[in-house]
Amino acid sequence: MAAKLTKAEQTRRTRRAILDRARQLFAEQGYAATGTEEIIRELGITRGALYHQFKGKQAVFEAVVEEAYGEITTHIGAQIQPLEDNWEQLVRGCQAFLEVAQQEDLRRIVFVEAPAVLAVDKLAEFDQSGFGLLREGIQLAIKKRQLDVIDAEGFSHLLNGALNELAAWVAQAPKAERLATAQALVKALLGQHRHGRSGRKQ
Amino acid sequence: MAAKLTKAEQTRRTRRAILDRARQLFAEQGYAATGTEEIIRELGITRGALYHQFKGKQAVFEAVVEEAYGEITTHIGAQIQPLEDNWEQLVRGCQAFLEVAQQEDLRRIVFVEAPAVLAVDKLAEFDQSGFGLLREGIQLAIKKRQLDVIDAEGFSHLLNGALNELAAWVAQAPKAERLATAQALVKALLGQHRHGRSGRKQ
DNA sequence: ATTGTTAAGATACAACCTGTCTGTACGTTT
DNA sequence: AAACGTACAGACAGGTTGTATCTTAACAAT
Repeated sequence: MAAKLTKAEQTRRTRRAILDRARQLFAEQGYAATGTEEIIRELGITRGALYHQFKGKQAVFEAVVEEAYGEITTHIGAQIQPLEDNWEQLVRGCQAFLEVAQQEDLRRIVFVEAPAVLAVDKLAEFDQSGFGLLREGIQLAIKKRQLDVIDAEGFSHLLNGALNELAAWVAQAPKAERLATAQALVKALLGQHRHGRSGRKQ
Repeated sequence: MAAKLTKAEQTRRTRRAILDRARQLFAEQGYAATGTEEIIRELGITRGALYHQFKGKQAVFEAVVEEAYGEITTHIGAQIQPLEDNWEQLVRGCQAFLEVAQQEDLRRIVFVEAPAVLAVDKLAEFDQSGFGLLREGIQLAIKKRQLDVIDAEGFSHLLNGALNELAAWVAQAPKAERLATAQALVKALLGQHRHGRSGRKQ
């Protein structure tokens, strides 16, 4: 069994197995509490294979983080893609983030572990995909005179931080109730800042 | 030299020296990259002393975090204490947080390292002092019909997250300009949610 | 098919770090 | 002053990361 594997395929399987298991353990126990030995245990390989495929433990983590970021942006992208109105895209994008961030492992790895483990520049590199999307949405809304805020960059960070914290709050007690509340709060936040808004309910 | 020290004084000095140095190193390099050996080096003591005064490396970190939290709440408390109007206290409290969070070491230890190192319940224990203050301010404002939000708890988290992220953003390029912008953004955020508000400038 | 080459992975090892254990000296108590 | 407890030093054990060396199997070229 398992004979006649092409080299490329062999590498693919090994990397996938390591990434899957590492992601699970990093999410459950955190980066520091997870040993490289523990990652490969029950995978039928040794640490030698891990160190052949990755530069080290941190490289494994970086690859996991990259995939996690990818899943987040993919989910959001799929949700806003069918929408035509950019304002709807902004609101829906934020709400979609709150949904996808309900995955415990994603949240822990990306928003708890990654900031502490990765260097700032490495983190910023990944964050371009997620935060960048939000910033562009806001800048466009400002340009189209839909949004009225003092500072585009600052407001992007404000909203980004609010979303992260709300996601963690919702996940604390995973009821559909809280998710709906958080989504409504974000919608209200954006609505309150609409240019010519008059009432609190938009 | 250094003769005739009471035991209590000896303990006090040792703990203080360890906490000061540990705080510096944790802030500069992070928790994981800082060894217990490195902490005591140049303090004139050995790791034995550290392990006598603290249960372990993590206990040192927890003590550092506790002090850091204390400084934050102390600063905020001092800023809002003279104010009489609770709404002013809320706004000023948020702005005061943005000011005190400009201290790089405070921010890194409390908002980057602590969430990854400490267990959730331990972190929540500390956060009661900081986040609790914010929550109470918001609840009071709601009760007094000054604030109009869908959910008190949720809005508290929204604002808390926004503040944390804004603090990090301001610190990225430490100009007084950004600080003022961030403070104005938070003031606007709260203002937009005022009950009977009419315009964007309050 | 054979042979040389390259890459995947195994095994062993060195450096490091945390935490514990035992011993010692000094402050404290009676 | 004697007994006791506390602050600290020094040595040691266990575990973890990363590296270096060796083996095996896939791939390329003839």
